[in-house]
Amino acid sequence: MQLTKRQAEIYHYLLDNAGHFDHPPSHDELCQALGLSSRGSLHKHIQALVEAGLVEPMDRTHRGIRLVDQGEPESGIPFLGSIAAGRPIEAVTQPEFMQVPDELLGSSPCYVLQVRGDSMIEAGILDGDYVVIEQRNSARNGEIVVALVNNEEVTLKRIEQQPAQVILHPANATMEPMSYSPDIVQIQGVLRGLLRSYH
Amino acid sequence: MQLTKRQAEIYHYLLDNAGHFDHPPSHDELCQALGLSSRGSLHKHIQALVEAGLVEPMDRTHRGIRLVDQGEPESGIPFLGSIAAGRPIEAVTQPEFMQVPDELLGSSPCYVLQVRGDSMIEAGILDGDYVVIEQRNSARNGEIVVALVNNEEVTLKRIEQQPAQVILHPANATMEPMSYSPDIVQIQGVLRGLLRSYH
DNA sequence: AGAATAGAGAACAAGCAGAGAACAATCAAC
DNA sequence: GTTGATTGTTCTCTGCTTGTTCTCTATTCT
Repeated sequence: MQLTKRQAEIYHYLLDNAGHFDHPPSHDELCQALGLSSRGSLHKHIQALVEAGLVEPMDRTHRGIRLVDQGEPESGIPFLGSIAAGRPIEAVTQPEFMQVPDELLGSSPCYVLQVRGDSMIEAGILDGDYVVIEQRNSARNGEIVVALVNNEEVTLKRIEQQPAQVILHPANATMEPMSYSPDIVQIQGVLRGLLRSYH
Repeated sequence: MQLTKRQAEIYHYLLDNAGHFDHPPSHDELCQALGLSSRGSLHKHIQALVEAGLVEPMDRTHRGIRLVDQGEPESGIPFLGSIAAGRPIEAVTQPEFMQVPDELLGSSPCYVLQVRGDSMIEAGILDGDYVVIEQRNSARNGEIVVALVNNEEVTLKRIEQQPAQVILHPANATMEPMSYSPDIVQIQGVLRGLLRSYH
């Protein structure tokens, strides 16, 4: 639906003064603010905005004119926190969103973690790098995965799955591969991409 | 369909001032802006532009003169080609655009190159990685730069600038730093970010 | 001369914007 | 509860804007 000039004008006024009113303004208050002297006229405009999905329709209980949460389409994928070998994921309180090239995304949902530590340094994954993880609970041997071990510690390693054991290989000559029983290793995702900032 | 001189003139005016109007201008407003005093005259021209497919026709609901969507504006930064130590940049014929997180961008314009070769492997830059380069012609010592040497070969190296010479350090134990006279080394950009795909 | 282009201006219909009246539901105070 | 004010809604009426169509005139080019 297209807005008329006046409708757009009123909508922008509402946007600009959203925080200006402590309570959602009534038709009368808005009329006064906009220089109108007829509620009926304003009502037509507001109705148009409601139909355009820009203003919340009123029911019996909730009065006053309030904008709909425009919830700008969060583009990008969530940055969830940091991962350090041998510790749980340290989640950020407020998930931020990062713009990531399509080339790094998989078909399943993805998220971003920041790597802490040097356990994968020989694979070109450095301390502070951001890794794009595709949410999956299985992996092929040789893939780099986010693995949950013993339901408590999370780590980023190259995986080797054998019938009787799962081996997690670091990429760091100073560290040893770790071997576990398959039932205590849970794959949480597979490495799909990497981002690094040199700032 | 061929535009007449005046029609093209009006079309270009619309293009130039597309962002200038907050709302699609009416015939009257355009007349005023163009120095016409008759809506009817302008209407003929607009009608011609509509038939040429350059301006959206109006229906009952949508008023004002608006241009047809001329394709979404390219977002992201350009991917220009690949860089291999000791060779000119191999440019892609058609620059593609990559969506890159803001965190990796600098203040100056940026572009993306794909790295060929292992000369920076110990800095965690692998064959096939994409690097985000900020366009600059100077750098601080220790930064990783795109350097043009002898006006013919381009390379990605860590730079060390001394009064009498410029040394380009690879990050690969099997390769040697190269030393040049400052006047034959031209900095084309500085490494700001890195992207890697594991697909 | 004839055609194409450009503009001015009149006239008309549809849509837009506002005023104001009237009505019902809600809320606040007595 | 009753009353009165506030608020959302619907309706009609009026003036203005806007898109559209017409006719008429001037200029340019072939």
